[in-house]
Amino acid sequence: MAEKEPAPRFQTKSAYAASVLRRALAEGRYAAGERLMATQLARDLGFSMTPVREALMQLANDGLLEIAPHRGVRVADIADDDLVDTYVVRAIVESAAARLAAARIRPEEIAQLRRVHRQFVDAASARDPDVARLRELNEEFHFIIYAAAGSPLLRRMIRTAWTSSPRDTFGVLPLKTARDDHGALIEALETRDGDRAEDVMREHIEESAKLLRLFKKSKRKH
Amino acid sequence: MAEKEPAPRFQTKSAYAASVLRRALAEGRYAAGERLMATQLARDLGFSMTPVREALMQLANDGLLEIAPHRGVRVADIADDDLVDTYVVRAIVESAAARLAAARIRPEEIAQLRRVHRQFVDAASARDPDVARLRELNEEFHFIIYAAAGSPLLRRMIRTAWTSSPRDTFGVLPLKTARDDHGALIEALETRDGDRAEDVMREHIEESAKLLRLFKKSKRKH
DNA sequence: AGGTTATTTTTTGTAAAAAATTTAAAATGG
DNA sequence: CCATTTTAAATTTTTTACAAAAAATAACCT
Repeated sequence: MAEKEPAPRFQTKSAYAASVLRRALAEGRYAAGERLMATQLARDLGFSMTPVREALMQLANDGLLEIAPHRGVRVADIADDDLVDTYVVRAIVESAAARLAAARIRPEEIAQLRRVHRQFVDAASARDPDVARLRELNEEFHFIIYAAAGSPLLRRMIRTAWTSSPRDTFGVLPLKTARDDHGALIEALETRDGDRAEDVMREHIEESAKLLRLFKKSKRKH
Repeated sequence: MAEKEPAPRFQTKSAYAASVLRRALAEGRYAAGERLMATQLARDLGFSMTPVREALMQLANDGLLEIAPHRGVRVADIADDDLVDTYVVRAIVESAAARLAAARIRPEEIAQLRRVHRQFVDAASARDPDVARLRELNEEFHFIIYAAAGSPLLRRMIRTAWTSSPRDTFGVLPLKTARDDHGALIEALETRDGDRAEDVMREHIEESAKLLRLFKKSKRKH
């Protein structure tokens, strides 16, 4: 462990601990199925058990950890199959959200979408693209749509899907494709074409899944 | 408060506290937006803060409560609109799960489905039907299908949708309709007819939503 | 070896201190 | 004098440190 992060800007130690753990998981620092001991983590972070415990519960809620009563917490075993599964589910819920959004989206949300899209395009066309920023903009873009769908529950589910994958998979889709898809999405939403919005979103995600599968396969051969 | 429940059969106090709170919410004992004080709840239950706190986190994760850092926890304001929303979302995810299940379900799962269905039919045709048992059987039936869909994430989402409604709404659908729908579902799954399974499931849920809307409307007039 | 009883380790729960927020009261300035 | 800001008090949440309970591990004894 031994994070040297400044540790401020977090409102609670639980939140900070959760963020540290989430990052550690994303970086694959723990093996699948590995047992995490709250007492140990607390010692590493210099906190007492309670905030660490709460952080563990949060991540367990996200499906990143599994916690058995009196028996401790283990890193969830998310196989490659499950990663593909994530995309299957995302295609289902996010395309449905896009369809709903087409019916309900308001002009100011369209404007917001355009603004973020423009920033994305600018950032993507830079000489040395800032991947972290692109990821943020991409997320913002998507969630403007999901908020516009007007279903808090569906939005929450999509958030679950986005956080349920420990490994960061942004960037499998070529920037150009992402850009074009986002443009098509805006157009479909603006013309209130629910069918098209749904289709574009589904293909946008399935394309990512396909590329990810290829990527995984090529890595497995090695 | 002052639950007189024996309190056993729970592995941890957190779990017990969560169960008590969940029931209290289901019974509408707290107003929407009302503030819940952990210290107060702890006193009422005779527990210390930690288990109560953990219970609150669980329910917040289910969307039943909203918790703001350093500012306490409030009962989520789930309006009637949101209840309808629940059904919209359920129709989306559960019909998708039914389609997936049709492609992957195994013979023993079909057999299991038939077994539960038979129990449901028996219980439903009793002189004085046991509603609690029917609810359990209904849930079991549905989740056999969602498990058969082979997507842990989708299954988890559906579980979220089922627990995200504080008020219990089982029973709006006439027993006869439920029975017929379940029969049609088994048939569609057995013949691997994904389209049909999806349609039946969607209509099964949308029918509930429609009746619930009528029910709500009639109650509002009064 | 097999099984039972200690020992140790880890999780869970308690009580109270610390930090933050809200509420109330006092002070300040127009 | 009233409104606004400051200061202080009281709640409430968050964290700590430690005790109790449960499970895992080691030791022991036929």
